[in-house]
Amino acid sequence: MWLIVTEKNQTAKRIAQILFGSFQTKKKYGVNYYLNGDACVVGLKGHVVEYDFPPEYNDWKRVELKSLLNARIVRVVKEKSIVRLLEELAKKADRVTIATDYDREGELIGLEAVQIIKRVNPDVRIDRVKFSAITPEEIRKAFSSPGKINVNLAKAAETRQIIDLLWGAVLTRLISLSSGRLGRDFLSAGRVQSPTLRIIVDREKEIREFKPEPYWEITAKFERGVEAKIPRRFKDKEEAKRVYEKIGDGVVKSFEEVERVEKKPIPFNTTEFLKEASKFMPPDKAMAIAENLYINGYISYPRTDNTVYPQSLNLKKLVKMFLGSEFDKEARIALEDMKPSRGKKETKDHPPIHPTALAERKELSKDEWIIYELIVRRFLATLAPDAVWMVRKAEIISGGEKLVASGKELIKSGWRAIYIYSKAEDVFLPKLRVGERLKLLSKKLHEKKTKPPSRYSTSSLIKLMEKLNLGTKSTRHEIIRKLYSRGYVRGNPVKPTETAFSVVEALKKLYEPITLPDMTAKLEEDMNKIEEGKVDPKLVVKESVEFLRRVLESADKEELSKILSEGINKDKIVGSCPECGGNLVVKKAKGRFVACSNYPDCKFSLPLPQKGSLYVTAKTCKEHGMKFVRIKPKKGKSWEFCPYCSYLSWINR
DNA sequence: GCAAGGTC
Repeated sequence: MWLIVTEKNQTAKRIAQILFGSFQTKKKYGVNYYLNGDACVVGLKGHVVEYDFPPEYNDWKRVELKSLLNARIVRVVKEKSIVRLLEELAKKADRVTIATDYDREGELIGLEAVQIIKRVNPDVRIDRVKFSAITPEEIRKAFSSPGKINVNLAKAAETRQIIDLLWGAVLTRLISLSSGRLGRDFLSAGRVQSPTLRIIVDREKEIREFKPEPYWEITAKFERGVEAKIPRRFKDKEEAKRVYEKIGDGVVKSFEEVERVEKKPIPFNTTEFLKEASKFMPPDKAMAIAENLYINGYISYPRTDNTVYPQSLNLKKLVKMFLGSEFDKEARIALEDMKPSRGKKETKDHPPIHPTALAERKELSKDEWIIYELIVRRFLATLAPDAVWMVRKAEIISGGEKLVASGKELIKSGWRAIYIYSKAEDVFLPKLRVGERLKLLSKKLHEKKTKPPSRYSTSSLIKLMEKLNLGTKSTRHEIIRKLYSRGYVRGNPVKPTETAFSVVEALKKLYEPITLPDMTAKLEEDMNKIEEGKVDPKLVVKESVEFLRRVLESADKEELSKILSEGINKDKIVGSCPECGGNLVVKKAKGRFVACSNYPDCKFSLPLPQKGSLYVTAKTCKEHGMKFVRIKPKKGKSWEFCPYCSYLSWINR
């Protein structure tokens, strides 16, 4: 039998379609595979095995950290049913073709499959095909000239796994142990999450250190609805006042009217998609929904870096699919032009995210429809005519000062009639004649303050991570979710907790590069060298181990625990004690409760629920100035309350 | 209970 192994089920099915035409769908252990006579295609689920330390290293408290550096690293099967099926099929095979994705991780996923197969069928003939799009031409071409697994490439990916595990596990355990944050509340560190966290913390520091400076602006309203302003900021109030006093009737010095083209948006890659979806929901939720739409055949593969439609994609056919549907009008606008926009990034593995089937509102849930509609509208917009604005600009002289007025009017909506997610508001400015006199109706002196830089949103973070080469299209949203679930950040825009400040500071003390994108850059270099066969993977791992050994040797445990507990304790402060003014903090003794930091001198305390994970929010109760406490039960929705209010209502029952 | 990377 000829066994073909792909990275995922969808690709397995597509390849069966292309190669076999007709085939039987079989299912065993809950895993699909596709059969045609003597040939069979089966899809994996990405990595079906992963690296870990042997079980005797599982006890964080007992295992000496240094011993992790010498530990054997073992492969653990993560997808038991797939591995079982793969073994069964492999036993019957006389030829195996690895058809995983054509990239570094894909090569390793392929090698993992080979190793599983060889255990049960050591002598089977194995080859590897490489394709960068799942189109009939590409697939047939790839299968007509199979090659071999690129072991160096796979080893590079494997080395990344080991290094990430070593650094991650050692630093995670080190900071968790020195802070006493163990079990469910452990603190974590890693090559990608820690630099991301540092970016958030650094921004918060900038905000805290920011000193607002006052400045003044002058605006004026003239007759005929002309609104103008002096195009500069006054730092000196007296000067601003002097200029303000002078402003009177104006004379039009210049007027221009030009058409300006506003280009249609570029096709969706994962990052662009998540940015736009963030108008409705957090990125991890948007990804989960996109994944689901993909599996059900409504949209193309949602994990892609590509922003250029490939030649092979029949765009017209896709647009015509929407004629007569809810998007009929939009499809017709797209058909007027049909010149696809293109972004800067062009890759060959997957096309940009686009709809693949027509869905009706009622077949999808509310959130699914939001995402589907977004993808449809974006797709149609990338093919529609550009929008055109009429832009007007005038300069007006008044009291010897130059004021400017501007207006804009959408004269051809083009893609804007389809992609309705950003506002296109007209700003009124009439046609003016040079030399025309305008009577002043009112004027205003505005006092303003310079603003600190703004916090990152989840989507701007994902964009920045992409720019810094931190994480991948498939993991960035997961990394951000991790920062939330560790209690490092809250809300959107993203605000770090005090614990996050401490963790970053502790990691900087231990080994600053782990808090910078440099670690990833260095790892990339090493992986390239491994791929080229220029360096032994073992040597690269050894280098990390030696580094970690030095980090552990020079780590000052006491200092570390001091730094960490500072932030952790600040996050526990609920408010000030109504009896003595001390800090009220969340404490754990027998159960948990709120108590005064001046205990035993002050015995004020408040009860807390005992179950579910707890944290102190940034929200303050208006009545008592105490912070709300949030409880997240294992099952069900989380809830928030002021501990003082809830106590009072309880005793007054 | 650790990481980050695949995929559902």
